[in-house]
Amino acid sequence: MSGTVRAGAAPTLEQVAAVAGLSRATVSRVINGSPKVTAEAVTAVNAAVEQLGYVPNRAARVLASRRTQSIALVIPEDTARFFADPYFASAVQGAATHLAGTEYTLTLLITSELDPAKTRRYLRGGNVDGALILSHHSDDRSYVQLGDEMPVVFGGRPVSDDAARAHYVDVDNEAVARLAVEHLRARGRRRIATIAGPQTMAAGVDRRSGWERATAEAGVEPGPVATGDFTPEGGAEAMRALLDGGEPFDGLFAASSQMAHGALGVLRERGVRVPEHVGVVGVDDDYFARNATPPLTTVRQPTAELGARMAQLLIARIEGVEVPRVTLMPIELVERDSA
Amino acid sequence: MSGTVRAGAAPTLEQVAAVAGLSRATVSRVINGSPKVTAEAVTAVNAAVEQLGYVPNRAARVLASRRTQSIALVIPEDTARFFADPYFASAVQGAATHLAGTEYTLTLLITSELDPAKTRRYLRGGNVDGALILSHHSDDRSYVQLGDEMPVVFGGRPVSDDAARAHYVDVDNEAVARLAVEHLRARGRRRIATIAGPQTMAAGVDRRSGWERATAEAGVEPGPVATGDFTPEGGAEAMRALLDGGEPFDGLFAASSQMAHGALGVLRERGVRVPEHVGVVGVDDDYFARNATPPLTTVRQPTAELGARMAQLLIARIEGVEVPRVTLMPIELVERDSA
DNA sequence: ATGAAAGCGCTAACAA
DNA sequence: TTGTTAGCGCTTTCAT
Repeated sequence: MSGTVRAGAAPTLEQVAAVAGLSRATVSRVINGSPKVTAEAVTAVNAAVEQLGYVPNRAARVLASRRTQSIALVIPEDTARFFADPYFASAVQGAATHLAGTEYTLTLLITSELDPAKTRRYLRGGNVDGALILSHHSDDRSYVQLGDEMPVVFGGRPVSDDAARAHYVDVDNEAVARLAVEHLRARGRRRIATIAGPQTMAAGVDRRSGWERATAEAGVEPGPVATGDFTPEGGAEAMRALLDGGEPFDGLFAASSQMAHGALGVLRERGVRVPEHVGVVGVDDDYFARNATPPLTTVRQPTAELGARMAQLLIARIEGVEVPRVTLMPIELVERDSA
Repeated sequence: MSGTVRAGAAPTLEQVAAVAGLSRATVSRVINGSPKVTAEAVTAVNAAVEQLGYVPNRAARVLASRRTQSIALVIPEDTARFFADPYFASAVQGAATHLAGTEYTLTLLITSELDPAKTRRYLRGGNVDGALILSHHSDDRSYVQLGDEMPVVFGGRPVSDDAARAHYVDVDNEAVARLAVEHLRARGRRRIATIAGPQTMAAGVDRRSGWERATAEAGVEPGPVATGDFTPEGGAEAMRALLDGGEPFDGLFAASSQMAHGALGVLRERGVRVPEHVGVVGVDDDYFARNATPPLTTVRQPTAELGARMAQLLIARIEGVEVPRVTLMPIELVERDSA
């Protein structure tokens, strides 16, 4: 069956039309699954396509139809940390996998701090039908605004003050904290400290306020607070600050399992036993949670599903379907040995 | 300065030309940085571009120039494992970061096992100028062949038998094993076992053969062999097999730090002390190595740089520059406490 | 249901 | 150096 395809010369619609004995218009209709074609036409076109090894030229299609069939995944500059974080890796994975089952293509866009306009220029240049934004930072304002020009879906609630009109997928981060605090409370902890996440991110802010509210409601004392950056190292440092601060506590809510992991290391060094002396609950059921010593009791959020849902919602919006502005994914407590 | 830009109507080259008082051709030249334009023309065009907020339409450009300015990053189906592996995450990061500094765009392509032809169709459909292949599996033959049609650069030596013509970036994996074995030898180990990687991947095969050769050359006895799949769980299982096999050994070369991490857990459970009873050396200086107990002595390979180099070489090839078919990155031993 | 024809926005000869 | 003129390969009215 080779020899019919001339190497180097991609067959065009026109050639398919010639072989099928039809016009380009009809061939185009068949290829795009239009209902207004006869069965014979479909058969003839498919045969010709097969014979020639025809593949539509995407650029031509985009140019003519004004739809790009591709969506951007915008990720923060600090890619090293980004990919090291199982939350993001998993969300990307979910989105990519979902998209693999569609006609859409994923373009990875790293926001460049050297040329911050570059990303927006690309986005606004009609290169993509929509964008998925996975945000680390608090400077998501320009992306929220981007949402006025094209469909955009955020992973994690954006924090800029005009975020009230943004579409996003997230979990209820206050509920996450509450689940953790209630578990510690049920285990008899009376004074619950927290290692909070960056207060420039919704997850950081909401988990902290959730902890505050939940301790108040449960009638337990809020213990000391330290803030980390969601990394193991940041968690370790925060743990030292907590210990050195001298305020007592018998429970700890760490806003990420990475931070919990780092914190557990410090606790071990200092001879504080977990869960005997301090009960620890983290967030995210990832590698860090499973392989902590002791294995971490944690609040699980479905990160891959969250990524997939982002993609699904974005496509719906691109195709003109109305979707809820806010989508919250379910959470659950995974009990292990740390609390 | 707003009001000059009509929302929804992307300005075209033609409009820029009108405002600048020049032809489309000249405007095109200015925009593409042609040297054959007067300074006045450049000034006029830039002003018009600024005023209109003009952004070139990529599809039109691709269609007319037959260059897509985008490259594909092909990653294996099993994205969950892929992104969980710091090696891949880091290589992707390196490539993406390098590309962010160029005019090229990265399109993420998940190979679908439901429709394996889909990926090739996309690749061959003139959608990208070249491809970066990060391979898990041994079935890289079709991608090696793809290299006959467009520039392709592999991350990690491909293993299919026609791989001899493929361009790739890797480390010398035999040397990796040798470095590990020599270190163990220098530390007085006399019988060195190995947890090998999958024998369907070059890294698995070469690190195993390197271990064989190095033990022979060093005059130490090769200890027992077990094979894992590069994951912590696989490493743990292999470790059990090694221990249960009953053959003695006082040194262990694990072909990845993930496997070493899992193995160390089993050793601890079984009361085998590291490094007192067994010295352990792994590969990859990642989170798993740094946070193992005890911290892992390991052979470092520069994964992010490897990814960046892949991108750099691919672009060179796309632009017609000859580059070496094989690029080997440097390795080094990072000494910690496990050996 | 099908075809003819007119672009989509840009680049690239070729002339001037 | 600049402009003119053809397309790039496809979709999409509008007729038929």
